Amino acid sequence: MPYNFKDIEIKWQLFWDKYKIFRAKADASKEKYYVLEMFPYPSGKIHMGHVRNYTIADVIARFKMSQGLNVLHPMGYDAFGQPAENAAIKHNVKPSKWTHDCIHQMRAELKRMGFSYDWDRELVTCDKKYYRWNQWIFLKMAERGLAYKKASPVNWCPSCETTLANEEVIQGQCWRCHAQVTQKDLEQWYLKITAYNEKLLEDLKTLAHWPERVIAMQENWIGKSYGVNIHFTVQGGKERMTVFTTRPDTIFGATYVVLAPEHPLVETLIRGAVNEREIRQFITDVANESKSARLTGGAGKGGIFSGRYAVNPVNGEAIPIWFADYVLMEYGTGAIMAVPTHDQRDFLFAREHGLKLRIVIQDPQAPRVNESAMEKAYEGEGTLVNSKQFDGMNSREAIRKIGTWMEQEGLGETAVHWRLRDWLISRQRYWGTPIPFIYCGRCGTVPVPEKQLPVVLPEDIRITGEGGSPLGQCPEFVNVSCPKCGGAARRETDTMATFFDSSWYYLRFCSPGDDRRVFDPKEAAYWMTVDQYIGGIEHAILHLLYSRFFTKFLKDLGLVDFDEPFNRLLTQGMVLKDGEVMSKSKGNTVDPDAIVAKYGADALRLFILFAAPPEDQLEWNDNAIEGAWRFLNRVYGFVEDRFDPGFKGQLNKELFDADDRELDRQLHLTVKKVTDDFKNYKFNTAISSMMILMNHSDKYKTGTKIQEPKTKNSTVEQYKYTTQNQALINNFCRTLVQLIAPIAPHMGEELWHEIIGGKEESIIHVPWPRHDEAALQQDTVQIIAQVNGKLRGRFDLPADISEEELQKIVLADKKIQEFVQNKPVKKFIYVPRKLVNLVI
RNA sequence: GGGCGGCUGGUGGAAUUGGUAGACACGCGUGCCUUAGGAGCACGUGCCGCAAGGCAUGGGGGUUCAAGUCCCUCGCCGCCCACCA
Repeated sequence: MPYNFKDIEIKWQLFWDKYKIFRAKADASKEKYYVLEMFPYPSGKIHMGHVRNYTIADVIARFKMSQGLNVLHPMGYDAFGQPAENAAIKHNVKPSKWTHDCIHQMRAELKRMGFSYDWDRELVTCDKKYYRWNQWIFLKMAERGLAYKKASPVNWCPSCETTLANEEVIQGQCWRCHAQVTQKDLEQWYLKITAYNEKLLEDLKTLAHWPERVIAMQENWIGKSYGVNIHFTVQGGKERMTVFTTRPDTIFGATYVVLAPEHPLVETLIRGAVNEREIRQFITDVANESKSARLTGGAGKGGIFSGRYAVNPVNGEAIPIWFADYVLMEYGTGAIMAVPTHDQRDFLFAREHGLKLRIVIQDPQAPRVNESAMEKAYEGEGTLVNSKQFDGMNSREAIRKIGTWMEQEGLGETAVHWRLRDWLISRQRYWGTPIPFIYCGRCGTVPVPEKQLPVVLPEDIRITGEGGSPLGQCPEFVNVSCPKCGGAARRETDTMATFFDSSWYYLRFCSPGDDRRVFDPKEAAYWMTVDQYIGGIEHAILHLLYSRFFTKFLKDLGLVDFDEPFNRLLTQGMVLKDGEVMSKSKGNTVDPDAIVAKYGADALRLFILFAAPPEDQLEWNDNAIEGAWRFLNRVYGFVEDRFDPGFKGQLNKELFDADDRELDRQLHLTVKKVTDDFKNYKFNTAISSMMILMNHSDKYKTGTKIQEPKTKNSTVEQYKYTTQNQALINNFCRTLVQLIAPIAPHMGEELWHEIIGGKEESIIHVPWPRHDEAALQQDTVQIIAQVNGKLRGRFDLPADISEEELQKIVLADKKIQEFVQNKPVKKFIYVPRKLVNLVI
């Protein structure tokens, strides 16, 4: 009879809740293990991506529990954010109600999956008990100058009507709604993540258990580049402009200078120029151009000559100063020296505008060419030419030598530039943590005193989606008295980007109920760092970079004593259907809850782990889920049919016959394989080895066959076992159930309790089985015989056969002789217990 | 343009790290059982070939007794970043 997953799964979910099986308690005498998955945004229903993420984490958590570790495995909700506001506008409900309804539904679905969470630690970031500590951290950052306000052009999403951090702009588009991002001048709050750029980069090297590509992405994002700041003076003027270059070896080939249209020197340079109006028009045009067009290169190579010249400090040459859209004010110094022969962008620009070229690096692989014959810039290494005293030097050496030479001569100085910008944190949205600052006409920008925290987000508010920040239209919120002078003042109405909330939640999980401090340092000292963090690759930069930054800051505050929050990182692959990522917009989603209703959570968990290794993409397959379900039934049926709870005899391996020994050997092989695979997160092969074990169990038909199956509808042939057979089978069942329990926990508990007979003990606390090395030994082994590397025969031989004997047997074989054809055997290669190769 | 992966049957994927390529599963086929099967069981299933055997891990080359695995080269696909100076 198929196992009744409906009743069984609910039964054990209630059991886990009732006895708080997964409650974690710090205990210095026990080794801890912290497993964490990236907590979800509560959108209501969980999707297959969640199921995959959390199933992987859950198997790890349960496996570690069974290995006797003190496991912390919490769950919470990243509950602030824009979808709640959009829902509020659309359905006219309060964001808090909408969010809590979603959480309610999600929690129920998570529980139906049987995940081993310590629900007592559940946290919700839109709870004031949580976000007051956002505000507290913000104030601490402000105290140290790490949170500050400045006016600057910012990324603006016209559709979301809010500012965006650089990390949230993906190819010129809003990460959430994909609208084209524009630039806007605003006074906004920033977090000085750049104060940690060196540490953020350096410590990546310590993250030995992070995927390489995440490290690479962060490295690129932080973007440290070494170069030289070179000073150019304006001919006939006192002004000096500094350019940054990573290629000082090409300085003699600089034939013009380009400033970004926003460069501060532009105004001085063009005042009184003949074509001043034309230039101003160009600058206005560029300013109106969307940033995305400039960033994606779609804007072409527009530019205009300033009418002025700069002096190249290394040779005194006067070279024209241009303004062009391909130079960005945000990077470097907002000015470049252009070397069209050795930079493709400069090359295109020079060709378009008829500017001079001069080759200064000779490509060693190519003949000398004339500048006019060049078809594209040569950006590789080579030998310096047209570079005075540096002629003949290798460009790699010249990069160093010219840099130091310029420094000595006072022409420039070696410099480091970073791509990483400070983190724009203010959002003109309602559903987020209020920024705890007050503006007073007399005292200026005043922090909300710590004891007045939290600044509570008013929940009774109307959200229309029109007319700017909703909090600004709530006088009870805005109008306050200044904490310093007591006079009338206004609250900051911007809220924090929600990435702030998720940058430290893993610490809060260590002591979620603490209302006196951000987290209990003692608890954090015990549980942190997170031993295994699991989530999607989409957070490779945003969330993971911010979390690393917060950890470093909290260390400087003295609250933690480690530099990095996440020891191991696993980025699980996406779930696809019909070759495409499952998504609502594509309409190719499969609802996990519907699958659970049809096949049970255990079958879903098994399928999702079996179908692909955790980091690979996973193709959903409606048929294969049936296969998972069949396998579970097979295990269930086997234990039901063959385990004898009344049997009390002891296992005595000395009484084993060959069949017994083989089954016992297979069992121990599987224990070894599953244990290794769990350690290495190779769940797919762990499951396949259990399937192989079940295939072997079918062949174990020892004892006397009896007519009646033990259970109705069972098709398993029944055998009456001898004492030894039953002892082996009982042991087999016990071990099998333990091995499968992390993956199919409900069935695991059910069968375990049948085995142990009604005790209120979770299988999770039963020590993980160990394999017996002696049981793995085989009397005979199969040895492969090759002739000239091709497979020509197989021999079942005693495991301890000598090489001479083996050679005799193989050479005597008829089939081998056919292939040898009496030719002399030049070489006899023997790989012990595996193969022989005759080279003739 | 830069970075990181990947390319193995009809499909998802295995392969002890240089040693039987295709484990395990899905699908498909044949048979049994059944009133019935979208249940269960048994057997088969890389390609060519009646067979012996040959050919096969994106293409080509190399190292080796032996290559999916190592080296060279070419091609294709995916993801991330990108007028970053």
